[in-house]
Parts: sequence; C-alpha cells; structure tokens
Amino acid sequence: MGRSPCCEKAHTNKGAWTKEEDDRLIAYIRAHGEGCWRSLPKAAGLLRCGKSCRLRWINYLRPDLKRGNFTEEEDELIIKLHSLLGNKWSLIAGRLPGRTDNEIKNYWNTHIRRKLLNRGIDPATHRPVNDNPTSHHTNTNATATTTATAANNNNNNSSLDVGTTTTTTISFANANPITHLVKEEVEDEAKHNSDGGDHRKIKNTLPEIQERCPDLNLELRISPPHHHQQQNNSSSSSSSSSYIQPQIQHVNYHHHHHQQPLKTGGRTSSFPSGTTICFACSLGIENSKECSCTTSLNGTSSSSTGYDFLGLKTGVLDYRSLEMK
DNA sequence: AATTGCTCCAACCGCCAACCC
DNA sequence: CGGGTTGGCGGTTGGAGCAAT
Repeated sequence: MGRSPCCEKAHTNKGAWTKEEDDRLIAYIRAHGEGCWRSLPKAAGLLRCGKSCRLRWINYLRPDLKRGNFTEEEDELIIKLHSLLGNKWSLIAGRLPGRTDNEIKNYWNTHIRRKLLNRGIDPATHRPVNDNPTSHHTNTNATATTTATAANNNNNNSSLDVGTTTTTTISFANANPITHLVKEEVEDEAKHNSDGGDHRKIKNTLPEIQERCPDLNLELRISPPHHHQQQNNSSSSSSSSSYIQPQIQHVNYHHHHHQQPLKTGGRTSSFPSGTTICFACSLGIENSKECSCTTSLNGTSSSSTGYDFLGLKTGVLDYRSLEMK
C-alpha cells in the first residue's frame, strides 16, 4: 500500500526552477497569499508539486530573506543555539531573521562544522574532540572546564583570530538556567500553539533538552575589542566582563514585516528597528523574568544594555563559576 | 584545454503529527 | 474515533561552479 503521493508525479517538473516558474509562484502568492500548497500549483499554472512550491517560496523567493554571507555574529549565534537545540534547524532559523532552516542547515554542514573541528570542538557534542566522553557523564552539577586552544589555526579571516582565544565549555546541570529558558520557551509554545500550531517540536525537544543538558561552548576572547569599537563607543565600559558579550550584541532582532511570527513561542511581537534585546527575548520569551530588556522595549530604558547573550550581564548565568585561564 | 576532485547549496525524499471529514 | 490528507521538518542528494593537476 504505502502512502499516497503528495502530488501527481507523472506531470510535474523537477529540478531547478526556471525564472518563469518563479515569477508565476511569486505572482500567485502576492495575489492570494500562502496556503493550500496542494492546490497552489494548479491554480498558479505550475507543473510542480505543492511541496516543491512551498520549499521554493520559503527557501528562496520569500521577500524577507536576507541572503548573502553569514556574519560572524550569526555564526556564533548558530553555534550557541545548536548547542542548546541540536539539529532543530527550524527553531534555530526562528532566531535568525531572514535566514531559513535549509540555509542554516547547509551552512552548518559546510562551514560551521569545519570551523568547530578546526577549533578542536566536536560539532555534534560541542565538546573538545579529544575530551574523554566518559568524563562528562557525571556532570550533575554546573561545572565549567576551560580549555585554552590554538583556535582558528586554519581560519584566516575569522575575527576570532586576533587576540587570545579561550574556549570555555560550560556543563549545565539540572539547574541550568539556559535550559530553563529553552524549556520555558518550549512549554510556552505549547500554550501558544493551542490554536493549531505544530506540536511535534514540543514533544521532540523537551525530553531532549532535559536529558542532554548539553555543554555550551563559549568562545570567550580576552582581548581588547577591535572591530566593533565604533559601535561600542557609547557604552564606554571596556571591562573584560562586558566584552564577554561580544559581537552578538549587534544582531538586531527586529522582524521584517513579511516574516512569519517566530514559530517557537508563537511570538508575533516586533521590536523597534535598532532595538537590541536580551537573550531571553531572542528566544521569544521576552516577558519572562529572565528578560533584561523589557524596560528598553517599553521605551523607558535608562541604558542601552545591548545584547545580553546568555544572561551574562544580568547574572542569569553564573559566569563567576567559570575558570578563565 | 581537458580532466579530475572538491565544495556548496537548491531541491528532493521520507517521515511524522496535526488537521479534517 | 479512525483513516486519509496536509504541512512541516530533518536528512540526503545531485549538479553547478571552481580550483588543482
């Protein structure tokens, strides 16, 4: 028996899309909007499978796609989110406006994996590759191990090449605040999705997060800032702790008007252009107690807190436990 | 210039869970 | 309630483009 095909394959085109097909799809969606992908091809005069149309639109034709090279900030954000979420590309993509899950997945497999391997980090576990795997199985308490690495030996154009790079692996235990953040988010999503969201992610993600307690690698550079100085001039503090939230803070999370609401958390809120938000907000839980920028979003902020990645600034993550060599 | 090997990424495939009747 | 349909996800593939030989 087997499943019925998603479409009549005998009379559908496959392979690369032509300009004409793209134009037809764009014109149709502009006129009628997204939805009902199964009937869309026929209605739009396309000899394509509905799935193929959806994929082409989402991954390539959507007007809010950013395209172009990934920035160093996006690189690091992807790495950190992957350490928390694993191969949940759609969740990761939800945190990177203008990027698609497919794009991030490809980028991970072609660039970031290699980048991490060059740093001596296993991209699957986010632990040092030469690390004894059994030594981490008993991390029931929050611990931090720091490994000074000859990072980026082969990564000539990385900004991380400059200065001393310290790779810090934080093992999160049951009381992992970041895990809580993600867990809260996922649970929150369950509530928000009561109107018809995709519940699979919740089932898939929750136990995984709870069980994995993934290590989180922070590339903490202990060196003077160099290429973000202009933007940082306003916040004159240049202590090492403030620089622990490096490039990431410049990622703006305002959402394009065309972008679908972040699926995770079901958020539809949009931040004013140029507003920087904390990590909790970037995860879609801007009203949580971990949020350090709600006042900013209300327009009453007394300081530009910048991107408080992992709550380092607010102390949600107790970075004092880190050993910095 | 031709061939080979490699990289990158758009597109496809199979699966799963929600939805719908 | 059950079965078919649909949308969405992650893994994989194939071909275009580029570099090396």
